[in-house]
Amino acid sequence: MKQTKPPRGRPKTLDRDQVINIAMMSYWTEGPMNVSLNEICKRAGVSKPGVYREFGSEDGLKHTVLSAYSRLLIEQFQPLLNRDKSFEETLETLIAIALQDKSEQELPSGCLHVASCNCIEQLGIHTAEITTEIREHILANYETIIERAKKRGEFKSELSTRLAALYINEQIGNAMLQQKRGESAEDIKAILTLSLSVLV
Amino acid sequence: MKQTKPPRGRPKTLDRDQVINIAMMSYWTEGPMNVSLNEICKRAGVSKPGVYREFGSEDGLKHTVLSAYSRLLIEQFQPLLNRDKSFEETLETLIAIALQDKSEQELPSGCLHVASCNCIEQLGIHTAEITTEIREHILANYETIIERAKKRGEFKSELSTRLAALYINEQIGNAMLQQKRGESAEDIKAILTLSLSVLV
DNA sequence: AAGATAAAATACCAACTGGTAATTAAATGA
DNA sequence: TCATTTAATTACCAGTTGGTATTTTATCTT
Repeated sequence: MKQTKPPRGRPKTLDRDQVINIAMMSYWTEGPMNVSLNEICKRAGVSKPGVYREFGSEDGLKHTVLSAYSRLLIEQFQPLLNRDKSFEETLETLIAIALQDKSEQELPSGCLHVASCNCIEQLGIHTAEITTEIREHILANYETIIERAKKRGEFKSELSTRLAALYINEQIGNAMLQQKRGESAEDIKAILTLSLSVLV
Repeated sequence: MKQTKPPRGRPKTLDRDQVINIAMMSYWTEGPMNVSLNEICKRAGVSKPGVYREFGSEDGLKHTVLSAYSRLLIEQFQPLLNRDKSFEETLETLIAIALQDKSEQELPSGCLHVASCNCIEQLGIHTAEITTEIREHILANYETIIERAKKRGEFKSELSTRLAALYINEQIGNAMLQQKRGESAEDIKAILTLSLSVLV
């Protein structure tokens, strides 16, 4: 049952996940438009036709990478959707997640998704599509949190749910850009906290 | 007195200001890292050696363009430094300037300086240097406005002047990025107004 | 052993990049 | 007139880009 009969031709040696990981780290660190496919092949020790066989095109690779990255992002949202916490606590958790020091986890600073949003016009069609999908997914998470807070009476503002979600998304996204620019962690925290304080 | 004797060699036909303008519009519209020097030469109807003679290098051209753009930016600050207006009025003027529809003036959306800040690591040394200079210049303008408000007792917050200036800069910068992304003008205005409301 | 199948590896493609060498053209001063 | 000075023009450079055609290699099926 677990034994799958070996496929017909020459067995593949290309490690798909490793290519995805190296590409993800490269795009994350240097930006999705600042690393060539040639460079990724070199870094992964893989031939270009191999990548094309596996992912179809550069656009296909970026799509796959962003899709994998999205799973990482979504994991981060789990603690936010905990129904026991107050809106204020949820915002604090969100700030903590946004500000966590990535270098301690051997991860690049900033956010690959935010970077993609900011160059979406230059991305291939598949990459651009998944980028907007991820954005809407994140916004939907924020909307859930805000709706819950409204039902509990913790959200005083007359702000529409959608606009409040957009607001949070912009502030978090801007903090990500600041991190990628290498700005001071204290400043980033102060600015993000101040901007979100308007919601409580 | 006005007649300056013609210089020695073959008279130049390259229109420096026209090249600067075409380059500025190109970088502004497509981003300072997304237009090649070859493309600018083509658009300006100018030969590449001509550009090199005039600006030294691509970095030199970008430096000159950003310097010219800075003058445009600084003009915008004039109404803000009007000493008669209250802090709240000044912020309103700032918002109005940030949100003005550039297409009505035949200008690209967004802000070339903000775009440069977001890819400063990829810029040449001269371009990067003037970008940080312009940033500090803008921050100094914000600091002046905030200091004036503090002296008048219009600025209640315990925020340090520097941090408040950074906050305004981030919010305005983010509005510029939103404009370049083509987001809805109403949303941009609502988000910017909400974020700056925390200061008054 | 002899296809058949599929992946690997190499070499290649045209288009483009920032930057220049070499030549030609247009003005000056002597 | 003729050398000097400076700019315009053309053609070129090596390096890189995304993408492929071609060939070789490794496996399975018959």
